[in-house]
Amino acid sequence: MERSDGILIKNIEIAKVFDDIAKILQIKNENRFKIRAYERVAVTIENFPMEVETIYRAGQLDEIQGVGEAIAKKIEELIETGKLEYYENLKKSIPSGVLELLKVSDVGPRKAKLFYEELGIDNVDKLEEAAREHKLENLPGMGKKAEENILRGIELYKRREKRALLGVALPIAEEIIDRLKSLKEVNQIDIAGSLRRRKDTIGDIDILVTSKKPEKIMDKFTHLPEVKEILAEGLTKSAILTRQNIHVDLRVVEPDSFGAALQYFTGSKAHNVRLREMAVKQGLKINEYGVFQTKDDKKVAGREEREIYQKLGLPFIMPELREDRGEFEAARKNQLPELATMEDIKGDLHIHTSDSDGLNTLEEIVKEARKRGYSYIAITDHSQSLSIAGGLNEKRLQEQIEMIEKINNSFNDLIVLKGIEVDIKSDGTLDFPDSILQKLDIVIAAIHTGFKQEREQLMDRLTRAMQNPHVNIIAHPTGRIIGYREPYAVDMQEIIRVAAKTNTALEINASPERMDLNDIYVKSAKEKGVLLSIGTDAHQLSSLDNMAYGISIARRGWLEKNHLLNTFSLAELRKRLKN
DNA sequence: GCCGTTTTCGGCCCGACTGTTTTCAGTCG
Repeated sequence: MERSDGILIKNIEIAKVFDDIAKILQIKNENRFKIRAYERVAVTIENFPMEVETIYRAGQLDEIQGVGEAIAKKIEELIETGKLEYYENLKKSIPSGVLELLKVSDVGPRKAKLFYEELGIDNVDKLEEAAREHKLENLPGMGKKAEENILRGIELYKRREKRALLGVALPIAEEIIDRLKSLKEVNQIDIAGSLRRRKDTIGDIDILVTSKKPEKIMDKFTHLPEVKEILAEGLTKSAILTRQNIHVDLRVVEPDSFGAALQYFTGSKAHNVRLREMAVKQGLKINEYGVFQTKDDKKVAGREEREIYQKLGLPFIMPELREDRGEFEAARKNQLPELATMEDIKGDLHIHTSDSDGLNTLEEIVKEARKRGYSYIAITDHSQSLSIAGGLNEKRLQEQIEMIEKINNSFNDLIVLKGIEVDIKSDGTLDFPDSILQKLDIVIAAIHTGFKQEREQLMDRLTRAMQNPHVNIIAHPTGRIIGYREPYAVDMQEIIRVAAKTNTALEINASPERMDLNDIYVKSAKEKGVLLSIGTDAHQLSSLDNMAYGISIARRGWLEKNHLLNTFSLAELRKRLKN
């Protein structure tokens, strides 16, 4: 049966099948390289910018990295029948609850197998019961300590919070770093991990320090006001849980290895594996202490992160690019992008005022924008049909336009652009006629209702909006709210094609819970020649700060300055906007 | 199971820590 979005099977579902296969094969103690092949292809497919099903229909499965003959056949079977016999058979031998056991820290494939085969444990609850009744400690390879650790692992598993938003984790990390920096014993300090790569969600915060007096650092760290619980305290590594239930690791490393450690702990895992494979081919070995010559184990780099790449003949690769999404190929050809920065941003193109559902007045926003040194901002309140958000009707919009013109006459360091976030209504029409839209400098169109519609209908609404000669930008194009709402069932590659054809920009909505478009689609859009526009969608002054998160997505999507609408001068911006 | 500036066959990233072991397996990042 065809699904509402027209795609029979989504990438994430295919990825899950291969990931499960890898886990089951692990438990069955299969060849570890075979397991890695499945793991790798699962990650690739989960991050793939196009629907794998579309690739399959085009007969180009073999162009996906890590898909060979066997996996291609399995993808075909999944798409054509909705099932995979190989997978179904594997699942019969290992119940899915046993896979769940792997999520408990200190339980890996060998122990999961042991518990299942010896005690029939096939879910986490049974594991907890068995541990409490001390049934685990007498199993081969187990003991009292191991049993205690598993109980602790179950406890952590049960209250594990979802991944934290970048917008939540980054301020906490910066606060902690500021506090630690106040210690004179701290020499170098930096964020590592997915937070340094600026992923839109973060599993835990990793911080690296060099110091001659680690005990001082660790003492301060474990007694920070943010700490709810100390999870581990040692001289090289400590871990805490913050009051927001975010796990923070702090590591102290030698100055001579700081660069190597930073590289290593920044990841991503896929990036590091590729890097190390390349090193081996060049007679080098990379670990978290440095780069070593294989022949005599002589250390040739480690202090500076830049050296690690240098020794492999590569230019420095920015943390945001380290996802094994083509950065090595680009680096070899010296074609890495010169990533956009906050300094390139000339203005914010998506802001709400108290005329609709914002908290601050137009005047307050203008004052704040001037303080930030912006050259322009766009005021884009909601339109009339979004009455719950105080959407503007024609009369109130006209009043706002007049107000903006008055403000623009009162100073000359900032221009306020007259705009609207016009609703794309359920039937696909816009909430204002062209006669009104044409009075505005900038028109953002967005879907706020009917986002559970069928794919075809949603595509029609967005396509028609982009075809309107006055619509400049599509706001939050997929509509996702991280952790709460799935993206609309749209074909983003098709949206990108239409955007290119109609010269419509796509928004990078910088609100931390949206982060929409995401990095993968941003990269696709760039490759198709579509301009992106970072908008904070601010409903209050403090949210103007979210621009930095928008820049994070832009950088993760390989954008340079000239791929972003709001890096242009006002004159250039006006030229780029269709109308 | 995949893949090719060593290879169409023989490789496939690296090290720390822990606990259970008398030399190492399992787990993790």
